[in-house]
Formats: sequence, C-alpha cells, structure tokens
Amino acid sequence: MKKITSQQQRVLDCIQIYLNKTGFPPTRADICKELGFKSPNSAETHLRALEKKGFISIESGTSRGISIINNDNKLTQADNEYPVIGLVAAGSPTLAQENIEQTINCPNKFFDSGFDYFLKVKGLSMKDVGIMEDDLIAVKKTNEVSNGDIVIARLEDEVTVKFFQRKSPKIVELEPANEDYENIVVDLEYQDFHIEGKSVGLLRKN
Amino acid sequence: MKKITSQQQRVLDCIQIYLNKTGFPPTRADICKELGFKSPNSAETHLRALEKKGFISIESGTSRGISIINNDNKLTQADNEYPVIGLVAAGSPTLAQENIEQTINCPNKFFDSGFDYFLKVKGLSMKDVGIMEDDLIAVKKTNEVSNGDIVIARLEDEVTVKFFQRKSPKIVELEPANEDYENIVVDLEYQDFHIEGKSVGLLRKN
DNA sequence: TATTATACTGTACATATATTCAGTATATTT
DNA sequence: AAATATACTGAATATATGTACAGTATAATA
Repeated sequence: MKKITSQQQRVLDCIQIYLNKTGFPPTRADICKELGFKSPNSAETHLRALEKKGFISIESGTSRGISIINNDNKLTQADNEYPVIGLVAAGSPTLAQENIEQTINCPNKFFDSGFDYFLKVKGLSMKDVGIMEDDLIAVKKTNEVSNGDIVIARLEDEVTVKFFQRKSPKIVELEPANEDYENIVVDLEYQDFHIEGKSVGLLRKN
Repeated sequence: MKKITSQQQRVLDCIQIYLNKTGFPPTRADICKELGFKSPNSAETHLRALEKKGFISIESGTSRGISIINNDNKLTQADNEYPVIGLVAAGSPTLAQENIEQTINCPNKFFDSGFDYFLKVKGLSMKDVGIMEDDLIAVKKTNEVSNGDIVIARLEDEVTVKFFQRKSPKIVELEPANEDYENIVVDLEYQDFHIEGKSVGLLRKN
C-alpha cells in the first residue's frame, strides 16, 4: 500500500465516518461540506488519488459509488468477514466478487484450524455424514489432504464435495456418503483434477 | 417489528446483497434489474412499505439513500462466550457450571435469531436432517414453538432433540428423523413434559 | 360493501451527482 | 529545469436518480 497524504487521510476518514453515520457513501459535494472545500473538484481529485493508491474503488458514472477497500488490518479484532460462495455445477468456486452471495462475521479460529471461506452445498451426495443441501462448509484452502478427508475438488469443470481416497500414485477416488451416488475414479494422468481445499467444519442456519 | 411479505423480503435481501457486493446501496433501477421488475415504481412502493414497517430508512431526495435498520443494537453485537452443554440422558440440560463442557466464542447474532447455548448431540435420532453425533446445536431458549420445529424437549427425566408436532390440545408428538426410531407420543395431562428451546442452527467441527 | 394494502407497468421530469474543463499555486521528483 | 503530484476555486454539463402521476389488478381488511 502506497503512502497517503494527510489531506487524503482526512478524505478517507470522512468517507468512513459518513458511512458509519448514514449507511451509504458520500457524494463529492458531501465531502466538500464536511471538510470545508468550496469546489466539488477538490473532492474529486482527492478521490482519484485515493483510488490510484488503492485505498478506495470508484464505480464510474455511479452516484455515491465509492467503496473503501479493506486491507484487513484488523489487528485488534479477532473476527473477520468470511465470504459465502455458491457451489456452482460448472466452474470453480473462486473468491471473485460476483460469486460472493453474502459474508458472515466469524472468529478466525472458529473452526480450530482456521479457514478461508464458506461453501454453500448443493445436492445430497454427502448426506450420510450430515452434510445437507444449503449447509455452509467451512473450507480451508490447501492441497495437502489425507485419505478420509472431506475435500472440495474440481474435476474438469465440475466442483464437488466428497471423501478423498488415494488409490495409487496416479489414481484418486472421490467417495460420496450416499448410497444413491457412485464413487468417482480419477485418473490424474488423463483428467483435469484439482483439490480446492478441505472441509474443517460445518455451519447450518434454520 | 411488523410482519413482512415475501416480495418485501426479497427486496430487503436484494439491498443487503447489493451492499455486500458493492459497498453502497442500490438505486430503484438496480433493484428492478436484480428482481426483474420493469418499472422503477415497483421498487419505490416496496421501499416505502419497508420504510413504513421500520425495516429500512430512506433519505429523501438522496441518491442511494437507503440504509437497513438492524434492530440489534451495537451494544449486544459484540461477541460472547457461549456454553456447550452435553445432552445427558438423565436430567435436563441446565446452564449449571458442572454441565458446561467448554465455551465457544461466537457473534451474538450468528444464527440469525440469536441463541442461548450450544447442545452437544448424542445419538443419531435426527440423522436424516443432518444432525449427527457430537454436532453442536445452537439452542434458543423458548417455549413458543411451531409444528415442524426442531425442539429440545424434556420428557420426565429424558432430554431429546426431535421434531415438534402438536396433535391436539393435550397430545404432542416428538418425531425423530431416522427410521430406526419410533415417534414419541406425549400426553400432556399425565406426563411431565417441558420445551427447553428450539434449534436455530448447527455447528460441526472436524 | 368500501377501503386499504399489495404488486405491478409505463411515462415524465426536476434535481442530485459525477465529471470535465479552465485556472492558480506550491512542493516534490526526475 | 521540466515534469509530476498535491491542493485548491469556479463554472458548465450530461446523465443518473428519486419521485410524482396515471393506470391495472388482486387480496385482505373494516
């Protein structure tokens, strides 16, 4: 993160304070009023500088389209906002902005080993171990998994949650916990396979 | 808080999701785009209804001037230590010190409606709805329960987790979610029965 | 039965707002 | 010495946006 000038800091603080107070970001005119500027261009140039330095993002052509970019310097807080990502049949569950349905505030060490995001479950392939539709799996991003771990894996374009079982150096088996589903045998030599992470816990709201 | 219609709930959810995604509230047009309305007035009337019912506030004449009113005051928003209580076969799960196995740090409003303690599950009587041995059920202490709720009930000296079903003014049925278990018919006139609370969520660590 | 709330489409318009252009001035960097 | 970044004023403008008005229709309520 680049260094910030004192005036730019004032503008950044102003945006945060305005957000806390009203629930929505200020306009250029609002910032001028708060900080005593007489021209909206004063706010504009500061905003552009803050955007260039990566402190905020500005949605072009959008009223109040300012959002503060969190570098997550929440050293004082143990909590964090964790994204909830939908398990889409085709395509990997990435942390891209458009895939984030909501965020959940949760202590960092909630699931003992720490985790990276929540994955919303589709289907019942793991129902016998109590993983039901729309449950939220706490996923720790890693590719170091052991036999018997519940993993989030991508096979070609499909993302699934299954038990992991290495059969041989080149063969991996993905095992469901539901007799209506078949084991998936993966040949690492010929198939595009990737471990997204493993389940370290589960959350359900009802 | 007054009751909300399903369409109004959709609009409220839409605002929250838009806020999470962009950092600022939606315009009327944005809401229309998200929910498929063809006139900005559709969003407008829903917003007015939500404002009238106290779910949101609208700043007049202000672009994107919508803010969601959360009735949970920031004072209780802080984290809390929640006790984990074992489901002992005999005796009610009380908050007495000797029954507390451990505590878990968790945001107050983690399970949307708020809750009082975690109950560690014994047995598999609710396995078909994904409640497994050693899972932690988030319990809200209440005796206002509806048919179909998952309740924590005490019958004589036994505490169980089951579906609640009122059959008649004096007959309540406790239904497991496991074909190996039988329904329990409770005659309120002759049996000592008490609702400890109901399940508002579930937590599993692995 | 009349009234109110819900749930929309569609048009129109005043104004709220982002954004550009034209300046002035000082400090910092190349 | 020239270029760039900072830090403003002031005016102009295209458009983004709230909001009113005119309808249609159904369900709930008094």
